[in-house]
Amino acid sequence: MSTSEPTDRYHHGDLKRALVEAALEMLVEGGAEAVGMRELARRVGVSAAAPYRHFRDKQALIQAVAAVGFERFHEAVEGARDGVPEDEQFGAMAEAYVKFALAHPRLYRLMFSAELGQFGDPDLRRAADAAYGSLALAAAKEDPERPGEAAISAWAFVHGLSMLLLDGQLLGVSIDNADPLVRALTRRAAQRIRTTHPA
Amino acid sequence: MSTSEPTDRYHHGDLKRALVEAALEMLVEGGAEAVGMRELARRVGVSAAAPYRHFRDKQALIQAVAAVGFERFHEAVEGARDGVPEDEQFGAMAEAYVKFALAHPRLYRLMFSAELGQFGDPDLRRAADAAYGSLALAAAKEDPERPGEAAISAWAFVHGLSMLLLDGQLLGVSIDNADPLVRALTRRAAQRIRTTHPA
DNA sequence: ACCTGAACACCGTTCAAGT
DNA sequence: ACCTGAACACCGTTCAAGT
Repeated sequence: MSTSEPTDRYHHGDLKRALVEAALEMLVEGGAEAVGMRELARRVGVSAAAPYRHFRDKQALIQAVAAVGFERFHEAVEGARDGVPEDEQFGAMAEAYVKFALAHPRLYRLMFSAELGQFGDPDLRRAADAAYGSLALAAAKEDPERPGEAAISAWAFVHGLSMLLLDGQLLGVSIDNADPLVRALTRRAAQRIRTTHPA
Repeated sequence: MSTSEPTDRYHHGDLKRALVEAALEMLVEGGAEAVGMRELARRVGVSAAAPYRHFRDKQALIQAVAAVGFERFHEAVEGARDGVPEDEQFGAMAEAYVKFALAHPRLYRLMFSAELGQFGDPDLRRAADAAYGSLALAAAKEDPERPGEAAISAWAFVHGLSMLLLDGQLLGVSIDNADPLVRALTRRAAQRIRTTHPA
């Protein structure tokens, strides 16, 4: 019962947001390949040229989608720390990292695809750095002697594991039954750092 | 001075090979985005429809390109073992793995991109498995108690590290100056496995 | 058996013109 | 200020027809 007309007409400032939302839907449904500017405009009920008032080109639109991906990603990894004893936080965050990738395969892929063009967009860069920061900090805590190396190794491990699982490269392990393996490997990775460099 | 006309005319059986070669060139020059069926046909000097006699569709062509990528990859990783004492082989192969990715960024990306469609093509699957097999075996040797876990962890680590470097995600580290870091991290990963589970 | 020409149904992007 | 209509230069793919 509000005064604003609902669905149609994006002549206010919502077209930009609506485009990103629709792009996220298209991504989830058909992968990055399926996200097209014309089809996007069609979905939102606008002319093919309209999106270009809000995004310079397709890459800019994709970057915006990736940025919201990193925000959600950040929340997921950060949230995994709540109520967890400090010495188990790294393992919990690593597990949450991989589980996010498994839960949002196409979005995760997009976040690390070449289409983003070296993360030139500052918003995207910020969102990505924030997401990584959480895990890097936890990893650095585990290995105070070589904080940089520990963070990179940990990040490489969870990212690589995520990708291999998404690609279906691990024989007998699919997205649906990966949880036990993910749990075991992330905990073991945490333990490994600690054992190598005990406090 | 041979009897066969050189450049033109692929009416024998070479069109298929010529297409894959040209696609590899286009990939190196402009990335996966730049590989198009029409442009490909143009380069090889053939009609736009001709490639479809040899590849069902674009995905099949891309899969063929990825397969030769995995073959070269396999050789590089396997070759890194030559003349290296057995207890240093894993580290050497891990380093070679990452260095291959850094030396052939677009090819490596393609090999792990979603365009390949779950590695349905048997040739591609074989080529990929052979490449992974080398490293997995070396990793399993390092940790005989949990060969599967060790192999997956090692592979995840090198793959993740490669991707992060290609994406330029590591602050201050670019493809050109990554060598020392790559060497340090791969050697440390090898050491970590050994220390955690000494023979 | 292998390739061409022409066509179909799309793209991303631009730009004058509308409101 | 924001959007439309129409156009430009492309795509991937198919299919009858040529040799």
